[in-house]
Amino acid sequence: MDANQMNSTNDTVCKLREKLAAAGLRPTRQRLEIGNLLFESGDRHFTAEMLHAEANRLRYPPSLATVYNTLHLFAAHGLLREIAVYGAKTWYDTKTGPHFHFYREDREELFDIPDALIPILNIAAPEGTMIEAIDVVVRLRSI
Amino acid sequence: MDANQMNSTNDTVCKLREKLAAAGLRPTRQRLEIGNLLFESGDRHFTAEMLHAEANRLRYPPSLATVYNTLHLFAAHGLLREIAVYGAKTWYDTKTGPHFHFYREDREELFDIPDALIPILNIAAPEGTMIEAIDVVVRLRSI
DNA sequence: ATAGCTGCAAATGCTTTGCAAGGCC
DNA sequence: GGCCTTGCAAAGCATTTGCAGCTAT
Repeated sequence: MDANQMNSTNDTVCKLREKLAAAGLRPTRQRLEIGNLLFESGDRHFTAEMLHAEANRLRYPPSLATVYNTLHLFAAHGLLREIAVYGAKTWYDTKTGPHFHFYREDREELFDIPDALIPILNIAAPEGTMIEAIDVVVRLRSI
Repeated sequence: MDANQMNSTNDTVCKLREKLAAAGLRPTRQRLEIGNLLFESGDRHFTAEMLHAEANRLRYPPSLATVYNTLHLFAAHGLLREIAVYGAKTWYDTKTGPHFHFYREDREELFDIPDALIPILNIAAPEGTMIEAIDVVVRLRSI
């Protein structure tokens, strides 16, 4: 294990390497570092800017272009999910399965709606189309 | 009726003037023209760019800045609804009540989901917050 | 060896803003 | 008259891209 992986367990790194391999992605230093940040703890919700800020604390931080690149790649290969919210920024979620989100506008926080609260959305796609995804964002404000 | 209102009925213009007045907005030439474009036919879904292109066919087209300005104003006063979709552009809808949307990615088209297809979303807001709005976008792709 | 990655900086695309001139009450 | 609006052009911000040099297989 080299210096770049000092703060992750061997186990975590191995799983991540498998994850990348399964997706057909080369295990570059930058992807491993970003992957470690993203997947070492539970579900995370973040923007490119937030991830880049976090990555800048690493010894050899990946560039902003690489952060965007990696996020797109991870999303395209099912390791992450993109979420459209009001405002300019794109959000990402490490939980990829179907679920909905709360967005707290005053704090700019995005978080999952617990499964228990989710009714089944049973919507039929129009002729000639199929449903790619269902995006539900419940916007909240403080009382 | 002056030259700026040639292609709208007197009736339509009067209603629009009332609408603006009710919202506390001055009935400027640009707002009346934009309002006519938006409300003369049924429900419409559009982006700022689309509206600006359409407005450019008028004799004295409002500037792009005014188009954005007016859209924000109308949205803030409940005459329009903003919709967040993937991609950089903000969409607007002349139907302001609660309803959901289909977004056809390959054609970049946004349209309403018929009310009949909509199940009730009965989601409780977390402590200390209230629900501002529920945004549902079902993304479609061609088969 | 070679196809794929990365970093930098410049470019892009949508949206916002500063400010001077014009319009509505 | 005085405040609100508009138009223009410049700025802003998140994101993308071109390209030369590096890296994984």
